[in-house]
Amino acid sequence: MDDPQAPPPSLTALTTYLLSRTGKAARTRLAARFADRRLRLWHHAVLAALSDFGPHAQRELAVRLAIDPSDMAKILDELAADDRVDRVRDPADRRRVTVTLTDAGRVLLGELDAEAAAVRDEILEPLTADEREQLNVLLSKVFTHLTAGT
Amino acid sequence: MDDPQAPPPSLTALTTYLLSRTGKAARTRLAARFADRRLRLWHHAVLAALSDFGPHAQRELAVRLAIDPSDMAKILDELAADDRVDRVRDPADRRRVTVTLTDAGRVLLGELDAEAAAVRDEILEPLTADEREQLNVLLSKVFTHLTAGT
DNA sequence: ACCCATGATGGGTGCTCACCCACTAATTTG
DNA sequence: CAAATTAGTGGGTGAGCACCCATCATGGGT
Repeated sequence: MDDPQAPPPSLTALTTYLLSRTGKAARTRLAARFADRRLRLWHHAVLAALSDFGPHAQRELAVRLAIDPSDMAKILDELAADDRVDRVRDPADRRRVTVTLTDAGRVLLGELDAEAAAVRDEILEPLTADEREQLNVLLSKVFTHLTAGT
Repeated sequence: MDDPQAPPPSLTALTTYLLSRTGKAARTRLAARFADRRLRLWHHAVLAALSDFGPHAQRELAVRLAIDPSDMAKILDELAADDRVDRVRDPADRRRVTVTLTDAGRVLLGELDAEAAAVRDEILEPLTADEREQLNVLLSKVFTHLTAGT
């Protein structure tokens, strides 16, 4: 039982570490799947935001997702290159660009959601359905508290 | 109620995303605190491993923490520079280096543990004591399943 | 003694990520 | 109408991370 691979128990006792490590595993696995499609996690987030909230001014998308406006521009470049989103100048304020989800974007979003669900099933495999639900509830509380800010 | 900062609900419904985001928050906050001491997360992990398992051959430390041996050498350089660890050649096998935690190292470990606990309290603030315990149990299951490998 | 394997180390690479600044075009303010 | 502000864009930077290889000293096997 002298497992040379065992992590230090004093670390795994810290929820901070468990969160960090399991979160990283989730992130890494999902990112790997997305990378097969030459996409990153932000692409998914952007598509999801457009689907949930409808067309957005580009700037507001960046604010909502807490991402740098210049990075947002790059992500939209990539999505637009595959016709996943439309970018049109707002005629009322020609500085602004309104971003809209295309049908192809909706299809892609569905596929990415499925990937995320698959990763969830991988990672949460040792948990029962009840436990998965518990975990989701607990993490939701934590997450909304985080985004609400201190 | 039109919170322009609200994240897409279709994402927060995915446990994968909650894990990833909360884990990242935990990691980032802890890393920021460590950075104030010019340390990174690995330094904590190394100190914890030495405390939990006692003196280690350097190579075995690397295996245990699943880190590249050459990176381990650099981390130990930094810890040794502040006398947090002792590195002595094993007289029986003079290729090996035995790494030992010093008293100063133990002190530092205590401080880093306290930082981790503080971050935990920040992040888990919205949860009751019972819920925190639940979360820890659930994450432990997930984590051991992850490290055990499929 | 010789050859090969092993432990430690230094150096370097490629990637992601989160920033930050400069610039242009368009709009609002005074 | 001039000046300040805002939206989007392109470019670059620095940190962290996970690698990988070459080298050197040592030890073990035959």
